[in-house]
Parts: sequence; C-alpha cells; structure tokens
Amino acid sequence: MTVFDELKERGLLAQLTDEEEIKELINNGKAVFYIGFDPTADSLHVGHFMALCLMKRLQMAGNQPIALIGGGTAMIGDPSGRSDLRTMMTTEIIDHNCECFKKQMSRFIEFGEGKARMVNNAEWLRDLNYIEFIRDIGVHFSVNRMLTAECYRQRMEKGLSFLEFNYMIMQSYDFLQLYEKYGCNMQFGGDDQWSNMLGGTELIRRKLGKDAYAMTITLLLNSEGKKMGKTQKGAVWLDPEKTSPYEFYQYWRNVADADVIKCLKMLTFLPLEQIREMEVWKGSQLNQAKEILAYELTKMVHGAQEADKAQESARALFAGGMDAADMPSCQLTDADFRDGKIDILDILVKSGLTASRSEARRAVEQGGVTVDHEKISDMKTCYEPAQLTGEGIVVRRGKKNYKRVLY
RNA sequence: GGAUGGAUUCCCGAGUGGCCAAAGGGGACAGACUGUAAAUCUGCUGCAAAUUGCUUCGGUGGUUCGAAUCCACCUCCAUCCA
Repeated sequence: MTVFDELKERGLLAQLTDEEEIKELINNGKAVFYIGFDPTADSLHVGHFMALCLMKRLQMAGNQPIALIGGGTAMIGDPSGRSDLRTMMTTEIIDHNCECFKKQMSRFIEFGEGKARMVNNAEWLRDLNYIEFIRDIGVHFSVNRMLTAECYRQRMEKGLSFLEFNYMIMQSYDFLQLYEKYGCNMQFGGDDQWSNMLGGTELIRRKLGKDAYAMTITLLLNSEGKKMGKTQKGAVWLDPEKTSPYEFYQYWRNVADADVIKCLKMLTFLPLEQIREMEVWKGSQLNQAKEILAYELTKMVHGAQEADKAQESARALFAGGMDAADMPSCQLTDADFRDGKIDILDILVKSGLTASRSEARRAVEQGGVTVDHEKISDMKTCYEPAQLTGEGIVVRRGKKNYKRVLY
C-alpha cells in the first residue's frame, strides 16, 4: 500500500490543493515538506503528536521533513479557531518554549544530516524591516480576499486586531522562505490551518511563479465534535511532568466507544488489517480495543516501560481492586500534621485529589472518598503518622483518582 | 476623534440599592446503573476553624446605615459616524 493510500484510509487527509500531484510526490519520496509548530506552551500536546506521526510516516516513505518552530509567528499568535485574542507572550517565554519543543521533537523524529531538519522562523521573522516587508510581500495579499477566509470571518464578529490579521502573511512568508532555502514544496498542518497554508502556496506562485502544495490533516474530533486531547484541566501533554504516563494512558483508556477505532487509525502505527478486525468488536469487547489504544500511544510517547507500568496500575486498580505498585504517591511531612494528626480533608488536599477543603468535604459527603477500599463517611476522620508509614494508605476520590499517601 | 451599547462566578447568561455567594442553562465533579464507554436519574459546583465568618460581579475612588446595582474617573470590547 502506498503512503498516500494509507494516509487516506486512516482518515488523516482533510483538504489538498492538488490530490494527483501530492500523491505523486509523496509516494515517490520527492516531497520536501514542512509542518509548523508554534511554541505557545512549554510542551507539545496530542495535536502536535499527530503531526509528528505524519512526519514520520512520510519520512519513512523517503520524503524529507522540516519541522518549523514558530519562534517568530508565536510573537503574533494565530487567530485561527479562536474566538478571542491570545494573550501575548514575552520573547523569553517563547524562546524557552522553543527549547522545550526541540527536546521533545527529537525524541520522535531523527534530525541531522540527510534526515529531518529543524528550523525556527524567528531567524527570518524577528528582524524584518517593516517597510521593505510590506512592499515586497504585503503587495501580494488582497485584504478583500483575506477577509473571506474562514478563520477571519469568524473573528469579524468578535473583533480582530491588526496584529493577528498579519498571522497569515507571516505563515505564508515562512513557506516562501523554506521554498527558497531548502526547496520545500509542500506544507502540512491541521485543518484549521488551511487558509494560512493557501496563503503560502499563492505567495510562492505570485512571487516565484512556482507551484507548491498544501495538505491538511483531519482534526481529531470526538463523537461530540469537540477537539480530542483536551481535558477540563487543559491539554493532554506529552511532557511526563505535565501529564503523567498514567494520566496519559487513562485519557485514551477512557475514550468513548464511538471514537476508539478512529483514534487507532489516526494515532497509532498498528497495521490497518489489525484495526479492521477490531472494527467488528462490540459492547464490552471494545474495552480491549481501548486498552490497545492506550497502550500503543503511551508506548510511543513515554516508552514501553512506562506503558507497561501504566497498564499494570490500571488493571490492578480497576479490575482486581488490588493495590498497584506504581500508583502515584504523595509524601507527607511533619508540617502537615497538627497535634500529631491529619484529617481526611487535609489528606485529600495535600495529595492533590481535591483542590480545596470545601471540595474535599463535598466529596466525602457524597460518598466519593475511600481509604484502603473503605468508604469514609465521617469527614472528621483523622490519621496519625504511625498509620501512614510503610505502605501508607490508598486514598481514592471518585472512581478514577487514586493516590498513595505516605509518611 | 465623536455617538451608542457593553464587561457578572469555569463558560453562556439573569440580576438595576438590602430578601445576593448572586436565577437559569452548559460544563466539571460525586453517587446509582454499567464495560474505567454512552445514555439516563440524583446530588453538587467561591473559600474557611462552617447554622457562622471572609472574599467575589472589568479597575480605582466616592455617595449610603447598606453597592453587582447609584456617581466620577480609568481600562478593555462591540456597533455606527469620521
């Protein structure tokens, strides 16, 4: 099966400027393509992960990838898919984020001579001369045209600043630069990037009279139409410090039935034949598919060892009700005890299981708190250091939040 | 620059002097049911030494016994005019 067909069957392809041409290029390893990543946080998330996977797939087919870090574009902020202005980030933060991105990416993609290339658009964007730039590049953009782009149209109601309005031009300029420097003839990105990407192909055509192509990846939406990889607490990060391997595993372990197969196809490298077999699974059998999904992804992101640990913990906690060895834990210190005791509410707060004592109180009132598998009904329940030494106690809030508390 | 409307808790949105920690909805969280799913039902949703106290309605001052609510100034946003 060709790369193109595989991508298509996995449901990864959303929009393409020229299907035949793109197919030809990537199937024969003739594409030099780039994907841009704006360093808006200090870690990559699941959305980026999909893009990195795409990079890898295309690289395996002999194409040459360029990972573009948006140290320049992040100074502006992409208005696409946003209903309000992004908070402006300082240069220091952006530079720090760039470093974080670099490190994480290197774990997934091999960079170096003859392999993938990593560039930062701060290199050419930050020192632009305004007058020169708008004379040279700005002339090629029609404001009328830009305003009809979906990403701006949405913002016409809420308000759009000139700063953000320039984002498309910056991204287009990136493409032009990469085309000239590295012969980059293709850009990939999330589907919300479509209009920005078209800006680039158009600019190259107008400026150089050459053809360049663009292709977008389907956004990973759940069955309710919301972006996946987001929780109430924020994104699902790839950085184990921000989203632990166990949480990461649990996120995928808990996807809705309707979304499992789609996720397997779009996110994993499992052969399509194997996924097709799972498509007929129904009911509780789908749980196996979820386990596979969670394991595969955790393995890719955090390594096999962490994936095994996460899976074991999950199995132990949910299936057997037995305690898992690798449960996240929390170490109490002398300062946490008052008069030689600590009450259950404080334990919940200290362990991070609840955000405040009030919340802890509610959790206990509603019967959602368990210590060593026994329901706590009295919120005045106290513990002494002696009870917490050695194995400590296993505190549970709700069905899925466990913490071992030690002293 | 001018005119008008607006900013309320995680989000949307009601509230126009005390009865307001603030209606309603969404989301989140917890319980029941289940398959660690979905749907449904129930509870809950500022903080705390908890029948009480404290902090919150864009910001700063003011009026008042008492302000989310009235006044002044400021900041930001939208619409129209230039």
